[in-house]
Amino acid sequence: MATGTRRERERAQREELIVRAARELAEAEGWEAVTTRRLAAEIEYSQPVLYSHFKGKDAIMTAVAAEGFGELAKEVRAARTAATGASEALAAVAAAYTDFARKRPALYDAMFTHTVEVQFASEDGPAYLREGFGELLAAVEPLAGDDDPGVLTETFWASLHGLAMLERSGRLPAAWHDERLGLLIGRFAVGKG
Amino acid sequence: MATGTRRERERAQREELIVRAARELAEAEGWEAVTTRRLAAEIEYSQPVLYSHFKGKDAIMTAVAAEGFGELAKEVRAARTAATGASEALAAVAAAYTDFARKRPALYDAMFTHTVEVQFASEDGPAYLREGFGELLAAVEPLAGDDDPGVLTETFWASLHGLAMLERSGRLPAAWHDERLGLLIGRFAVGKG
DNA sequence: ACAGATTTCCTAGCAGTGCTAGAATCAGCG
DNA sequence: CGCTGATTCTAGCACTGCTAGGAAATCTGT
Repeated sequence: MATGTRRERERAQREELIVRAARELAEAEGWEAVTTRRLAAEIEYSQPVLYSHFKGKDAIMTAVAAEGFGELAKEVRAARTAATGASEALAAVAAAYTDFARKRPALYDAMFTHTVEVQFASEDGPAYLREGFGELLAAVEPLAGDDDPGVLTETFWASLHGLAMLERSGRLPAAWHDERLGLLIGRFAVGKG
Repeated sequence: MATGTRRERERAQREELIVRAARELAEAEGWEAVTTRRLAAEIEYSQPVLYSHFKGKDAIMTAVAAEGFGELAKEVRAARTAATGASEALAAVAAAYTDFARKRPALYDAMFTHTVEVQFASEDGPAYLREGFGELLAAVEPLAGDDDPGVLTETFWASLHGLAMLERSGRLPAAWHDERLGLLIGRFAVGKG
């Protein structure tokens, strides 16, 4: 790293500072506290500086979301590789995923609730998105049997996402989280493998 | 109906007008178009009139969400009672649920994405929420086997919700919707019943 | 080291938001 | 009709994301 002129390096450094400040502010006080004025004050620059790096506030949130996807993929991967059997790996992955959503609500919000512009799914999504999906796929595939592993992974992912969202909003009491996860794993790890 | 004085009846009528206007505007142009000024212009009153009926914009969205929960429950019920077997009922319910979310995105947003204040889950939620959950429960229970029907229903609901959200945001291509639903039903309707 | 060109940065402001105080208007009643 | 009280509107506040234009700092060539 450290390519380009000194100014270019300083710019890149400040861009990271913006993303880090936005993330920390969101995690500390929620995204509603992340205003451009507040964020500018936090990095000790004026508002227009933000716009010299990002097209708008959404772009900053997207950058935070990208960080989040990378970390989520890493945690899911760690959980998967640490587990032994196929079912155990699926359970570990599911627990890691929902834990991530629960412990980093602001980050998860940036990834799924707020930023809509990120298009991925099929083949042409950003790398960090394919990475996360690939981790889930690696855990689901051994248990897919005759079913399409990709579509099954999408379905499993949707279940995890739904659980995370409903529990986070308080619509499902968090107390029964483990039971729900257990039932879900039971349904997705039946028979095969 | 038609209780109280004439003025009270007119007030109630105007309150319904507000909710209807907010909903129609949201469904036509999205919730970002529903501003208090725009909504006031739509009902041909000034902004403070809105606040004489509702505590704030969130309260109006909550009222719209309440309507949505009622209609969702009705559609799920219709799908469930029209189906014959237990697995078929579950599939019909799942299709009805995701269809609702797809065809009424603004309404579904009001119900789940925006309004956070609605607490329900366990026992003390509003009636219209328990109604919808009850419909899902009625479809899931026959297939629960030894598992807790309530918790299993919550899990199934979360899966449907996750599918609806990810497909709506374009993160999962809508083209494979039916396949995902099929896989989900297959996992939740195994063996038992 | 200094003048000029260039890039970087900030001040000030715009149009819009949700929401509200106080003035104006309207309804009901003696 | 005139008064009282409820109802409604005008005007404004504090805030948002975002941006034009001038000020300030930096780099360049002599």
